[in-house]
Amino acid sequence: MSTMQEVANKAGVSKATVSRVLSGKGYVSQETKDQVFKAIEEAGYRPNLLARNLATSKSMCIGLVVTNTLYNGNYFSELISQAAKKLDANGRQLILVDGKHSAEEEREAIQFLHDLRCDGIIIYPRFLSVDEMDEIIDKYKKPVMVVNRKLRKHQSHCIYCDHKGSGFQATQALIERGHRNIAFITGSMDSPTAIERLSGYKEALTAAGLPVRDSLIVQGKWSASSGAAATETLLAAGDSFSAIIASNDEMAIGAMKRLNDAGMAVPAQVSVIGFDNIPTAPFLIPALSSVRDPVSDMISEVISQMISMLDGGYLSEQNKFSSVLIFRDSVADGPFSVKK
Amino acid sequence: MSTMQEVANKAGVSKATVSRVLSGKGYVSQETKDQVFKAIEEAGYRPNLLARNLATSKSMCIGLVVTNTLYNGNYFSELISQAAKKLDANGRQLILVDGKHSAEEEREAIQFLHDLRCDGIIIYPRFLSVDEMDEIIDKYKKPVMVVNRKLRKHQSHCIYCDHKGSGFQATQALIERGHRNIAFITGSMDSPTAIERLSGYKEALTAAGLPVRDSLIVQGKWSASSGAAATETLLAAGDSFSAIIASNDEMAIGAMKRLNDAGMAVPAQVSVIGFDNIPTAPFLIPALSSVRDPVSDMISEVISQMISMLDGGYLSEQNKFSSVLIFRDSVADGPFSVKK
DNA sequence: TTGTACGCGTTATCAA
DNA sequence: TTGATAACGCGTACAA
Repeated sequence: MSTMQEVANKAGVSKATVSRVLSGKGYVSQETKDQVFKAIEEAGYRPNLLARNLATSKSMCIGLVVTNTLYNGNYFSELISQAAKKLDANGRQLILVDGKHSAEEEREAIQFLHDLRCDGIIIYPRFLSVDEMDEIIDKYKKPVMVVNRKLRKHQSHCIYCDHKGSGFQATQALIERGHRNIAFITGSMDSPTAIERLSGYKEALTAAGLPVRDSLIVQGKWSASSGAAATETLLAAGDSFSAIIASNDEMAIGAMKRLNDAGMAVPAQVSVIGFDNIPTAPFLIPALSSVRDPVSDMISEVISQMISMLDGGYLSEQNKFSSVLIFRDSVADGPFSVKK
Repeated sequence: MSTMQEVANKAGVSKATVSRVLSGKGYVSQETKDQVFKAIEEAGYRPNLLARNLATSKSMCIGLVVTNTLYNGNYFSELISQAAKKLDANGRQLILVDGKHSAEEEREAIQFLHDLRCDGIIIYPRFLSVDEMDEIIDKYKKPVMVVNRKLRKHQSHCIYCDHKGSGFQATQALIERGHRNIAFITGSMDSPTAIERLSGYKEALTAAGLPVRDSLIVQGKWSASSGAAATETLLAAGDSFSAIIASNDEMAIGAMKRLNDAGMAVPAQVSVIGFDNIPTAPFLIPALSSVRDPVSDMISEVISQMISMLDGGYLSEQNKFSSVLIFRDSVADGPFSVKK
């Protein structure tokens, strides 16, 4: 763990000169440059980033807060993968901090990133309210941006997806195809995303002059098995339906499984639409339609804007992303089935 | 961004006293304690972790290097989720750094973590050789541990899984059930895990006096679609087989899909075994057997040992984890199929 | 029980 | 072109 001072001694110069050589700023003769590089090599010197960051109040790190309830499967890995790739291309590092499972812990995670003097903080919130996030943005001097929420005050500090519109779109597509009795399996209702998708569903029904029937709305917990259980509840209730919209693909998969077990033909008798469009699902079940959530686009955009801010640029106002409904009911190669 | 000095002024004490109050070390009268807390509150003071870490040469952070080729799906999210949870329980933070796609970049990632003065570094290597990792462990003063590789020299600094044994086990199980022609779909052969699983397969065949036939070994790329393509190749080659072992579940899923499309009955005509035991797969396809890879156990153990080292403990020598074959061929509720 | 003074390893501002 | 030297914000022996 040699220090800059040791390198300076070895090279017979002052540490100021070593610093100049390393940073490339200021004039240094080629001769001493060579000596310094040689000394660095010999000493196996490595700059201490803590000291550097302290002195410069920069860190080349961006912090990302994600609640660990999201730490499951493709959605999360796509998020992280995209974030790391994008930041790396800009020579910065990603620091991932767990927002755990409460607003208080999300606050702490943000605070930690701030205390570490990250250059910027990105929040994928789960429990914090939009109003509090607006306050947080005011509170911190360093740039803070929010993914997957529309803020009230700092509209240019957030990137969001129109989940309500997605719910509307999916429902409308089914109505246009002649469905009149459409069930909805929602995810946990403490998730704003779940609330918005459900409200889009209700609005589309109302807009089409169809009734919103509570007996056709069941709650799941985002997992495949909970989707199956929710479908069980729907079947047990006895109300007929010709389509199910599930608030994510996992639950949609569970729903299709349960329908299949109950002898219901998909999509001939029942259409199913999920959300997120995870890759393996349509491979297995070509009949599963899905609304693609633009996670990777959003995270990519939020990082671009963060970098632009840090480099002295300004923020875009174009922050609303839309989902794309991928309708697969009519695909040619048919659903997956395994012969016994 | 008030500093400790400002708090000290406001409270009418020295910054040493403020430091004592914050750390809880040393004697401070209740009276001044109250004053200090009040001043901290008023100033909205937050300690600068860079300065603290620099002064103490501790960071309460553990770095994790993972190559982004792993950033896909369940395996990765389980890894991160487990790591974050475990570290958090110990009051430490996880710093995730991308090892990208070469040995050089893996080296840089480790170097970066070191330069940041992380308390410890965990590597889930993809390109670095075990010999180089042994050197790396010698090179750094701070604890470095390796997941998913058996090191030669520093055996107590690694946690690994017996992938060769897993491959052997899966193959043997099929042989015991009467299979004689077993195909193998391997993942990318630049992955040691892939190499080991394949070699276990070969060894089991040999041990049972069965020939290793190259025409029954096909290479995929870990994805479901590549598994389907590999199966296509097997079918086209025309050699008969009654079982397929795929080096991960995704490829196994692809294989089953392709078999199904080709009108082959699973498991009646062909048995399929995958690796990793991802949750959604058996839910969809009860007939898919899988060898559970103990990722979460391994990462959990490596963090336990890291923490134990940091807290002055010593390392365990019991570092080999075994996989568990979950054989589902005979399950009662049958494979997934969707009626048209 | 409290304060002084120095060190941690850099960067940055002056002079020289 | 180079070298002192003062920050950066905190921890901590050592004194008081």
